[in-house]
Amino acid sequence: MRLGTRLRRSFYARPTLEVARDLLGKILVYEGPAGLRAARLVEAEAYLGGIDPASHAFRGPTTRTAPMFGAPGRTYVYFVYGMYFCMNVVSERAGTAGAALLRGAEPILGIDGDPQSLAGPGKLCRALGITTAQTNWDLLTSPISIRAAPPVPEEAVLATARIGLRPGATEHELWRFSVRGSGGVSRGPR
DNA sequence: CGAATGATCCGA
DNA sequence: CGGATCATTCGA
Repeated sequence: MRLGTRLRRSFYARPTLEVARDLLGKILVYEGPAGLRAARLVEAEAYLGGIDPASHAFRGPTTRTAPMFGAPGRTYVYFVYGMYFCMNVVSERAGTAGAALLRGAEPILGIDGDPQSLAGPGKLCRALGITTAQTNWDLLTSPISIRAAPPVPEEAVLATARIGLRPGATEHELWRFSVRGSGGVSRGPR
C-alpha cells in the first residue's frame, strides 16, 4: 500500500475554513508504538480563533491552547470529558489562532474493526492512539503526518454552518465539512 | 483553593 | 436525555 507525500507547509498556512474543507479526502498517518496506522479524513470542523466563542482560542492563549496560536502545520491535541482526546491541525499564520478539528475518517491501514470506530473526534484519536503526548507535533517532520490524496469533488462536500452566535459577528462561526455518503462521519451539530 | 465546565460518547 | 470522569480555567 502506498501513501501519498506529506502535505507542505503552504497547505496549512491558509484560512482555517479552506484548510478544514481541503482536509477531506486526505490521509492521516501515525507511525507510532502500535505500528503504522492510516485513515482517510471524511469530516473536519473549522475553529476560528478570534471570532468564534466556541473556539478554545477565543479568550486568548493559555498553556493548553498555545499551539493554536503557533506555527501552522502542527497538531493541537486536548483532553475532554475526562475520557477523550481530540486532534486539531493548526492553520493560519503564526500569531493568528485557527485550527481544524479532525472529526471523522475511514480506515485504511492498521485499524481493526468497523468504520464506526473512526466516526467522531474522540473515537478517531482512540483508534489511532493519539493523546496529548502528541500535541504540538509538526506534521511535516513527526511520526504524525497528513498526506496528499485525490481531492473530494465540490458536489460531494456537505458543509454545515452556524452563524451569528456572537452579536455583530460577520463570519460564519461553525463550519463542519464532511464527505457525502461516506462512513466514519459523526452525528450532526447540536 | 474550590467550583464549574467541556470542540464526546454511550446506553436507556 | 443523563452519566462517566478529570484537566483546565476562572474567580475569590
